[in-house]
Amino acid sequence: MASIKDIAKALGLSVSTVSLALNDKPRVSKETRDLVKAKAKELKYVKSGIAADLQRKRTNLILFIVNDASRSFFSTIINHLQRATSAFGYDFLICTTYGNHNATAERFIKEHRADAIIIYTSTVADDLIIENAREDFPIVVLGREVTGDYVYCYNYSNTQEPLSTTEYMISQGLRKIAFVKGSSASLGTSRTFNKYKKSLEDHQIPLNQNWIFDAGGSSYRHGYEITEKMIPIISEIDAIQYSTDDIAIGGMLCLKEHGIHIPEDISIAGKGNIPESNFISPSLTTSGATKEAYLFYEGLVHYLILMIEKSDEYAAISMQLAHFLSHFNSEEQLIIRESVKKSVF
Amino acid sequence: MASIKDIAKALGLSVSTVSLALNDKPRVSKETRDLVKAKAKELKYVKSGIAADLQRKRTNLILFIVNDASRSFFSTIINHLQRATSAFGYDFLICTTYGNHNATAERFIKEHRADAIIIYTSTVADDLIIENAREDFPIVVLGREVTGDYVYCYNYSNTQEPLSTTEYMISQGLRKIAFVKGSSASLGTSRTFNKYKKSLEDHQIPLNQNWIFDAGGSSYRHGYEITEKMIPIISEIDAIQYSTDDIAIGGMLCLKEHGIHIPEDISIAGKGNIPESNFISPSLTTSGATKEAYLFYEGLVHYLILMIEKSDEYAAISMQLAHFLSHFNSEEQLIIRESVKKSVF
DNA sequence: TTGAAAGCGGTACCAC
DNA sequence: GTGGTACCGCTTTCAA
Repeated sequence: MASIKDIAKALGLSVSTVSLALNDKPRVSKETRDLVKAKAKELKYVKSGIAADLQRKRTNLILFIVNDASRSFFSTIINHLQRATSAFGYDFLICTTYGNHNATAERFIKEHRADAIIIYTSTVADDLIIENAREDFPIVVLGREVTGDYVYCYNYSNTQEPLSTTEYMISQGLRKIAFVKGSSASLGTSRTFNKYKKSLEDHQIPLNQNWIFDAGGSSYRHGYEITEKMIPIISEIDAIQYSTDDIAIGGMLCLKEHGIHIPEDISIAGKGNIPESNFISPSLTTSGATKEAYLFYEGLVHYLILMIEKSDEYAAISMQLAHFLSHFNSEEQLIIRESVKKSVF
Repeated sequence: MASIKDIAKALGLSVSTVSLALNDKPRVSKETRDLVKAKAKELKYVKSGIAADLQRKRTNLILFIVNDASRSFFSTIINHLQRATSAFGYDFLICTTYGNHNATAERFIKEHRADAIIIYTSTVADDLIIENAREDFPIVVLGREVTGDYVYCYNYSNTQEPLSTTEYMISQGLRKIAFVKGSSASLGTSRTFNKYKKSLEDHQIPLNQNWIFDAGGSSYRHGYEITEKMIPIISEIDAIQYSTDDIAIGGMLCLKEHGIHIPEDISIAGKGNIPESNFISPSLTTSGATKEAYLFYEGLVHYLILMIEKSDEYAAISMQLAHFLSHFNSEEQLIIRESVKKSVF
């Protein structure tokens, strides 16, 4: 493999000149620059990004770790993050831990193979995060609570939701409402669960522990499987509040396969308003963000990059950014569709 | 940041000993190893993966470049690739080019920031691929045709499909069948299109150019948007053959929103058998692979790694592997569901 | 405008 | 079993 040394040697130049020329630094004359580039092409030179990284002590990379990149929920976030990182000239890569494959995630965290890491999965252990976060290696954790130096944890709350899906179901005369938790470690699940409990409480409906289920995960499959287990008690209940749309959709498929009609036999509500919730039939009553969440992700990436680069701007606006991020609120909206039986009154 | 030099100095050892100890090489005594590790922890030492990469001239990384990781089609492939790379002790990362963000993909290709690259998108230019593939930097291209040294291009053909979805629709008495192309650069689209044309031909049905549409992409949205444009001519036709399930599902939503009933008013067929095709209502008639495609992806990763490592095994079995890969055939099966109107005869 | 040289933080060879 | 040291390929300061 040809290196800048080879180019330098072939041209009787020094490596520094070659380096400067290749990087279009103004200090080399146009002639030598052209000469160098021609030789580089001739020798099939390829730059070693790694060597450059080592010297510059910067990878230019922000890594996003997630369990399953195919979930619509994450694909939106990925788009936002990518747009933002790319706007700042940084690289953006995704690391998936689906199926317990966390070796890569671990190695990238342990060996500082990125400038910053954003984690949105519970599959990466708290310890690993806390022990590896540094001033020059900030780790952002979303969707769960992790406390440590240089770990930045944001879980913007959805306090502005006017009416929860559970409340809506109650308003439609449904009272025996089961709850299905997704990944139990996730904050999203516990939030929806809290709202569920609060809605019951507000309407003096006692909580029935036998109607609380745990899907153990957030994919269609998890929803399908837990719902299968619920079949024996389906006739006892009026409705199911799933903690996310994904598991709700899996659950609906299961119910359909068992000849149970939605919403005639049972009402279903989800949470998140993922695109699929509108595609399926019956379409899913759910709730979701209205305010553009991209503002949050843009701010987050901006904050990280200012931090990494220790820029002057950082000192100036980091406080505001930090405040913006921790107080970010996504207004949520109830989205009434077909999966909840409408009251006849 | 503490480095091995700092540990060596603090302990009065040499860097080589420290390095060996940290990597659990047998040549250091257990005592010094423990000593070194304790000191490492004390100094909050973190290994620089990049420095190690530079010296070892290997990144241990296989990068998968795709436009949109959220498409079910790719998520299956991603799972297969990840399982395989992880089994070989390699890291696996995903680079997304969605929304024309190909800076990262370019940099990783140009600067050899991985040991091998697998590309399944048309958003990366042929030239870039051809110019950068090397013996020690193989590039695999899927889903399209690129020829060059050290670029390995596989597009396993689905020759064994017994009956195309288009043919099935014809068999149900439908004759006025429109076709919607997805990403027009993709081989998948052109294959489905060829089958569509052949099926019409076989049944002496003339091809109507006004019924051929191009969605310009492969997402739900693309399917939705092109179908919206087709609304004025919907009454002229019996059926729509979409080139992929994704756009078919987007199209179905659009039709539903316009009060057009499936399959009463129009029949729909897709291609690919993605999980969602079974969830939606009416469920989508499509065709998909039956033979386990993971065999292909496992073989592919194995091949790449043998190549990268220039192992002896490589010489021995590379021919067979290459043959296996280029002759891999995924048997396809017609999956009849609800979206095509059944013949009353 | 160009060159010399000092590293970045490891690995691995060779000597002891 | 441990130490000395030459790199890996690039960036960057300093000197010419």
